[in-house]
Amino acid sequence: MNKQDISVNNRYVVSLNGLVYQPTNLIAALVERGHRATAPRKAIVAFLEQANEGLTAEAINEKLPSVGRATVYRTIKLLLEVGVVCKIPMMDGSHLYGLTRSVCLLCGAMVEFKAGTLNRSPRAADAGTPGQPVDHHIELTMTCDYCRADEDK
Amino acid sequence: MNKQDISVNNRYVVSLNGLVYQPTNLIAALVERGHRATAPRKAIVAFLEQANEGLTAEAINEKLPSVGRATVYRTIKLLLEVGVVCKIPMMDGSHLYGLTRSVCLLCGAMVEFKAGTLNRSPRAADAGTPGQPVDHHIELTMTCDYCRADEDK
DNA sequence: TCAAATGATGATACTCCATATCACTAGAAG
DNA sequence: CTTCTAGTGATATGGAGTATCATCATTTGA
Ligand SMILES: [Mn+2]
Ligand SMILES: [Mn+2]
Ligand SMILES: [Zn+2]
Ligand SMILES: [Zn+2]
Repeated sequence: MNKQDISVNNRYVVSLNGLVYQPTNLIAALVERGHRATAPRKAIVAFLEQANEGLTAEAINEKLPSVGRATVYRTIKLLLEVGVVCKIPMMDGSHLYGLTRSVCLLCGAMVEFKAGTLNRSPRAADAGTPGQPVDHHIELTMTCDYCRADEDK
Repeated sequence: MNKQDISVNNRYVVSLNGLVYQPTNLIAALVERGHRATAPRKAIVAFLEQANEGLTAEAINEKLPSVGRATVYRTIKLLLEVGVVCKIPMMDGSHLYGLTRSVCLLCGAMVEFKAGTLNRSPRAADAGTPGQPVDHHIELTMTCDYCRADEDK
């Protein structure tokens, strides 16, 4: 099977092959990699899942008084490493985090990003240029980590 | 005249209409807006012009011992406001700065970015997604500030 | 030409985000 | 249970960027 393109407009990710969206269990993804399903992690994941836009680490921390600051940052880093969360660097220097529900592109692709997460990236690209941005369009060609590994064999 | 697209691959910006690259005098751009052409500003601009990639503020500061830290940040901010420098937020949280030599898209477009500046933006977009990025393509549609203002009339 | 006015500079202090430390807690395994 | 260790949270620390302010430089125009 060939690699497939993912088109990203300024609102939502659009699949090119119409395959069904297949959400990922974030906590399960952690456990599968040998991490523990702790209460703070569940709280952070739950908060990210109910959000409909990217969140700053500080916003997460403030909304979860029972979870320590350090744990918020640690958990975000962990979720980034596992790949179930996206980091969006904003032009003002702040960073937003949001869910990444991904299924491989080689084995039946659909990659879906919550509104307000990856779609901020093109906005950042616009802001990095002179003049007034009118429109933008980004295409990413990707594989999942597993299939990329297969490809290397 | 219609708006025109600017295609950005992962190396260089490609103009779609073949118009000639028209560099901008950065210091002149400052003076035209009522700022002064001081020695520290000339030094920073000269350093940015001879660089062939994006630079961090700290790198600029360290390479210019005669220029104070605060002035480096102030000058960068000023160059950003004037629009002759691009800010590229990197995935690791650092920021790179590089020249933006721009000519309007409506009145005869060519926008050229130094290698290593805007072309980092698609890389950041890649890094913000799960899995392995294979390729990317970004198109920006823009106008200059002046023509955008005309459009609003 | 010279003096007043204002813009710009640089040392320093400070703020804010993120990380490192470390004693302690709680989940996993037997 | 008991043991073992990953994980937690309070705190200290680090680093990037900003605010302050006394001093300096450039402009203006008398
Ligand atoms: Mn908290
Ligand atoms: Mn310096
Ligand atoms: Zn796959
Ligand atoms: Zn124009």
